[in-house]
Amino acid sequence: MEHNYIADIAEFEGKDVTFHGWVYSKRSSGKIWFLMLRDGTGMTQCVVVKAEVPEDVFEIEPTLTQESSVSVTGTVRKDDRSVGGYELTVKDIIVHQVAEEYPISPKEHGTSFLMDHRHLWLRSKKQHAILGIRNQVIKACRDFFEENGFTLIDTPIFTANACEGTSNLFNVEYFDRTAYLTQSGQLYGEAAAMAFGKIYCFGPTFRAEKSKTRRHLTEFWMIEPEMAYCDLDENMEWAEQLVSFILNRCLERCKDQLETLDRDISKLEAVSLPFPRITYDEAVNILEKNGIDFDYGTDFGGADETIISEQFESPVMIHRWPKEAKAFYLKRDADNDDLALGVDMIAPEGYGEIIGGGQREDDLEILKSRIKEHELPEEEFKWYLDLRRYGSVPHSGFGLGLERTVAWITGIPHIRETIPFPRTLARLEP
RNA sequence: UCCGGAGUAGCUCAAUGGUAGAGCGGGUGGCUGUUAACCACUAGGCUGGGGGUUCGAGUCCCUCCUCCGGAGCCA
Repeated sequence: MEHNYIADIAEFEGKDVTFHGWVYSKRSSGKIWFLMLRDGTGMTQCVVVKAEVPEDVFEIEPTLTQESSVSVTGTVRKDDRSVGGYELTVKDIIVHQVAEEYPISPKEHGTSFLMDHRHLWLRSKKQHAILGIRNQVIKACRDFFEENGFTLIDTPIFTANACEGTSNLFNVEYFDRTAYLTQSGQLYGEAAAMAFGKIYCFGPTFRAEKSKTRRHLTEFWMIEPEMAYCDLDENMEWAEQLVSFILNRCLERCKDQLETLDRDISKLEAVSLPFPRITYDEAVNILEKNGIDFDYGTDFGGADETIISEQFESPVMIHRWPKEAKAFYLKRDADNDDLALGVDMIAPEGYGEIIGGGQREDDLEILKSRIKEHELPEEEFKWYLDLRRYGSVPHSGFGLGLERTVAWITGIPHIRETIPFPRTLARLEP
């Protein structure tokens, strides 16, 4: 089968071409009808004129339904009346299948209905644009790490231990014992960093949190770099470089998609390096200045993050957190043992936390006592503690939430549209 | 788990306690430049389930279910 794509339509001006696709919509007007053809790479209008095609081709119109699969042959012509500037004067149409009545009409639908039809909703313009941007964000991450000497290390999905407590874990039967679905590749990433220096992992992670908000999924993807001989400040540099790289890539390569989504690009273009860095204490001050009665020592809520992010045009990094608010494996600040060397990056415009990370505790005895304090089973962290026995070094890393990053760049309010098939508290299908 | 909101035609929504309606989508017909086309006609309903109040319930009360938004937790 010959393959030509609508995305390349300009190359075919004046020539005959066949596009294989689906009927997005059609309009009929007696002696002429129009077919909007979608082929996955783009859309173009096909014009069928009664006087210019065989009778049987013209007569196809009433039999076609939305999303019927067709191959359309015709001559590509420049025409300002057509969306995209080009259109196809039809010579022949081959119908592969006449679609049954398509549930998604061009008019409005509720999200619940659309999510029930997610397998079809993917064909819609906006969803197509969002997932196209997701693809570019992933590619940007891989390119960034590749260009900077990082090695991709795949970490396991089945794990025996929890890195941040067991309450949020999905457990699965694993022969005669229980395994958990990973909630982070970090601990394995630390092991790999000691082997390769700079690594990253990229994969799905699972959290059994009963969260019902626009920022949560039970299955989401994380990009987690881990660097040996790296302190908190360098860690923050890597984080801002990565996010800046991703953003610029999207601004360069996803103009069409951002336009389809009506994204206000000026807000994205306003982002500049270096990103602001504030301590946890400074963030609390911002909240208090804005009249929030904040409970010192706790993590920020969604509304708090929005207020903090509104103070800046670029993503803001909050570092040096009260130790109670952060995980056991974070190193403490040498100047204040009550502070953990963690960092969160908050996206602008209220999109919330997109990065969490920090410098890891590299001392064996301190780490052992932390595991004890947190009442975690030391036996399961035996291999992790080995990393502090055999050539321990200062090291840091972070996790970038892919879906939240895509939500911010696309300007989509709900994270569930940034992944092809979202898994939430109430949704396991389709 | 808690707090709010919503379940009516395929979809999005109307309907003082008094005959269940519109737009879109579907069907039929018309139209040679339409862009969510337009015009005419047409089919389509166990008002989420169960119980109650009432002469009479989509509407009021109780209960269950489902979904949406938020909180907590987090990326």
